[in-house]
Amino acid sequence: MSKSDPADGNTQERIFEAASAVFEEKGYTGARMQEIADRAGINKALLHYYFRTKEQLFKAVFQVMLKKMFQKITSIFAEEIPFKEKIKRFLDDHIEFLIKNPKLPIFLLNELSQNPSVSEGLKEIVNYDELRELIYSKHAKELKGYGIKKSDMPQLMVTVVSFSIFPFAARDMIRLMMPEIEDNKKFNAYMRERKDFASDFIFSALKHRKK
Amino acid sequence: MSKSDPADGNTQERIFEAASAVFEEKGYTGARMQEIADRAGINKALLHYYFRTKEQLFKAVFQVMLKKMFQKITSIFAEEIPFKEKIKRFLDDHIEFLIKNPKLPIFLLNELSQNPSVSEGLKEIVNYDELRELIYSKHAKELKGYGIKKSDMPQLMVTVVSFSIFPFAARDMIRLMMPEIEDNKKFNAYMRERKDFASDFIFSALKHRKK
DNA sequence: GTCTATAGAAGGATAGAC
DNA sequence: GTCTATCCTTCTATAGAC
Repeated sequence: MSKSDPADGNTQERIFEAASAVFEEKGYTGARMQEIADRAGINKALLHYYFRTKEQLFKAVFQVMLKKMFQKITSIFAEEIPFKEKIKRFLDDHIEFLIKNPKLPIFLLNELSQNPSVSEGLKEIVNYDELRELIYSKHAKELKGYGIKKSDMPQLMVTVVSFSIFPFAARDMIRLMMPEIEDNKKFNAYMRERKDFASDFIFSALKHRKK
Repeated sequence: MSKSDPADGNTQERIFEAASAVFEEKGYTGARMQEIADRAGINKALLHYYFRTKEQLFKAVFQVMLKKMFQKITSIFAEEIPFKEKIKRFLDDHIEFLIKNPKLPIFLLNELSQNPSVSEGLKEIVNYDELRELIYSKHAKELKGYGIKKSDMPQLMVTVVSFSIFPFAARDMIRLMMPEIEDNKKFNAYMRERKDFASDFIFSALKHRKK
């Protein structure tokens, strides 16, 4: 029993967790250091002791969130499995991940658009050039069969990730409009249904679209 | 010449325009009354004279933005043209609209998720139940041919709008990752290319997907 | 490392003159 | 209607005791 209680963790971790929750919920400008301190069960002064400023605390949190979001996306595409398997695995894994982190997409997208200083981290996390080449060269034959040229990759990649990310980013718009999937339980079922819907949709389109 | 100069408009209009720009750029919590006053060429006191509080000014602005965004979406689907034409017209009109208002999607989605008090307006602007029934009954035959049941409508509708909205909502993520479409000129060309890409993608998928 | 107390600045809102 | 001056609250950040 030499370790501290893992249920609450050490102070720095508790601050980090609290900050993650508050920033994700309120955004950078909406977040309050007082609320973070309260949730971490400490006082404001201690926040500044561990992370000198709000900005620094935010950057630390944001980097970790970016990693959480993108490592999942990119790691799958580096595996040695058929293209169709990759898409299916991506949709499955990513949608399950987002069901556990539903507010992450809108938070990341919004802060990226508002907080330019936070952008730097992304290129270190995702090497897009490498990723695109990896996908395109590993599945050159299949993609050519679909009539996908290298210059079409951005259209295809944005389309695929939009299937999982967009409904979460637009969660509240959807909630307000569609009574069928108002509550979270129904929405999660809708998203699980969407795994197959998206996979069928994508591959039917690829096989038969105009070229 | 009894009217005031339309170039700058009256004070209330100038405030409204300035507020729209600042809120759209910074979000509710990030926006500053001082900045709005500066852009409108007046002082803070006058803001409060016309719109009592920041909250009220924001609500007024937000309602108008919601309308701008959704009237375009919904009006097309009420027209008396074939289903395929509707999708094409929607993609064309909406993407052109978003090229002129690129920051609107992330702003609306973020505020809807953060500012619950602002949600009320949406149901008055978009009557989803009516819209879904309209689409489904007007094109029952065609949709049945595609194997789209009434319960599939949410999947289909979210998919269609994601083609236009998502790339704008994720604009900065895309900018940071994809050097091919880093600058706005290239991105706009990419989005115009996307009109046909999306249309082909959607109808190939509908015609051939598993049912 | 952790706390209390408070400095110092910024922001929303109002009073009152013109 | 419009302005200047100012109030009051909130927020980030720090000083200093323990």
